[in-house]
Amino acid sequence: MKIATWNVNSLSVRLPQVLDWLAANPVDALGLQELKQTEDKFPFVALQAAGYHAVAHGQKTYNGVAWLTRQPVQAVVRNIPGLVDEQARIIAATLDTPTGPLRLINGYFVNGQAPGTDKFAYKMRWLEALHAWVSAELAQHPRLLLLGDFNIAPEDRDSFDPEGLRGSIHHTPEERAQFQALLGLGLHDAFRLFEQPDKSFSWWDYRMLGFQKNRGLRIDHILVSAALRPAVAACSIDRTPRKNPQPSDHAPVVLTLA
DNA sequence: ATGACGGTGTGGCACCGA
Repeated sequence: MKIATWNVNSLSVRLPQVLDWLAANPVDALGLQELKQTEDKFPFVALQAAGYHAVAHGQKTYNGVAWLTRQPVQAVVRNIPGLVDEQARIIAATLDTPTGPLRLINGYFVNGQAPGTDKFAYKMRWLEALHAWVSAELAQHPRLLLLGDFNIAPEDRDSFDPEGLRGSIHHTPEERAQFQALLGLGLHDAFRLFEQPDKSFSWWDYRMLGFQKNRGLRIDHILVSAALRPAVAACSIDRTPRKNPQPSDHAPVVLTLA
């Protein structure tokens, strides 16, 4: 079983690349972020023709998340229950598998702009609400994945310039503490369960030849619960779509479960 | 310190992303 996450930076623009990628990488579930479209624009028909069911939580211009799955999902939740949030950043669903149900939580975490701003305060509130909710979800669904664009580089090795960017957005101690708090719930960063190349990143700035120079960040993550950890067989970042013409600035991250 | 690149909206650019 394969499960992936990809921030596509506008599904309207990236749909052909998503379809191409799925044809080459027929994963069982793909969590998308930054749809930048409302649900009425969502390409349900094209995805169905490609063999995928879809559930989406859309928003005009900004944000928006979706699950694409080979089999239909149940118990869909949009956004964090109890959190008043204008922005479409969470979609959760349950996928039945031969080895039992999987609770799949897909998030487009808040960017946060810079420490000290209102957006950073929103990011912290959002992360605290997420932590409380995921804790409750884990109690109900021990086989759980939390994946998506976290907008957090958890450690220095997840940044192309950890010294120069120390304390700046995606690198602050506050964000990293929230990431550790999620691990404290018993979740594991699937990518780090394996030996990985140095300077492994999932996002590169469009500007200044960021990808060509591998000036990137690892901010897209797949966390797995303790119950799933023994089943994790592989986790990798697929840089190939970033080489396409008109790419997303993010690359997919792919998890293999035995 | 700033802008660089790309997407969106209803624009003549601004805003946002990371």
